[in-house]
Amino acid sequence: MIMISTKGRYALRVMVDMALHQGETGYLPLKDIALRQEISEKYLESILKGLVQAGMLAGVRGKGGGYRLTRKPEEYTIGSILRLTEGELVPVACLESNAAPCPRAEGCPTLPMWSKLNGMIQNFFDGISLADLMDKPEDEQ
Amino acid sequence: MIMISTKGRYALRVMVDMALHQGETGYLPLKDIALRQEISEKYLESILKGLVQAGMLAGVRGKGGGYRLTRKPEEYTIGSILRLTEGELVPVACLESNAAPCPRAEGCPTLPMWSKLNGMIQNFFDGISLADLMDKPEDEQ
DNA sequence: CCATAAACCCACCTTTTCAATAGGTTATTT
DNA sequence: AAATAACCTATTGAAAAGGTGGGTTTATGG
Repeated sequence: MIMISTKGRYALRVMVDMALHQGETGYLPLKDIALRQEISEKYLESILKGLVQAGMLAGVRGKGGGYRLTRKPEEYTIGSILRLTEGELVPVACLESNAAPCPRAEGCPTLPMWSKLNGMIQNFFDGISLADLMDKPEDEQ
Repeated sequence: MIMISTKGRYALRVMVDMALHQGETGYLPLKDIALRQEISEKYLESILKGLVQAGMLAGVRGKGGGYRLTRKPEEYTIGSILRLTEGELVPVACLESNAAPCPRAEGCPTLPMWSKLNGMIQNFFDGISLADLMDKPEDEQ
């Protein structure tokens, strides 16, 4: 069982990277980020695309262009980033919002467990901000 | 993101089913379970195979045969069942026991978060027993 | 002792998702 | 005009999910 794919993991790493390096220059070219994070430029491009479309990043073309965060790091939750790249962060198909209503739902012995786990996961990811990941990892989190 | 596949969900439902129906007869034929749980016999067979090989179920062939739990429901954790059908219950590839050591691990801004989530997931699944899922779901859990 | 019931075993298949690559177009700056 | 860099669309290869088919072995009951 692996729940978070490379796409989501890369997205988080890249967002942290951008948060740490912004301010140095106005916009951060994809090329630089890809180099630092050792992700292929093409793959990274496909990841950033979704983040731009959702308004989490701003992209500017041409010389001197690149990408930039549109908010302060404290204002991004990990959940909001992961939901863009991974889709809904639910542990089982039955809990997806577009799921066909399950005829077994009432009386299903496992559903309450899945719901509880789902709550834990949502709280976990929505309780962490990008800023929380920027601190050097000597201490907890 | 869906972390638990049908295989794992079916395995749990079937284990609960068997726990609830054992005692009535000595062994429960796969056919009956498949019928009650509306799972194809063939697919169910492939799920039970692993559980038998791991010693969680005993199978007896021939007329009057079928499957039976080898322990009391309180003695199965949900984690132990899911690990058989789903593999390791880790949220990211980096945490798998056979993962190549990541050169970025030290200093990775996201790793502590993944580790914490992993701990939560293990505790969650290992803290619930099959018996816990047998109670009718009016009340909590 | 034979028909039946049942688990067991092995191979295959289809669809979807993951992870990425390729190649081109548009906008901006110097 | 040249260089830079985002943007866009399509394709691909590998793996996993979800399942099916057909046959073999073992036990029981008539």
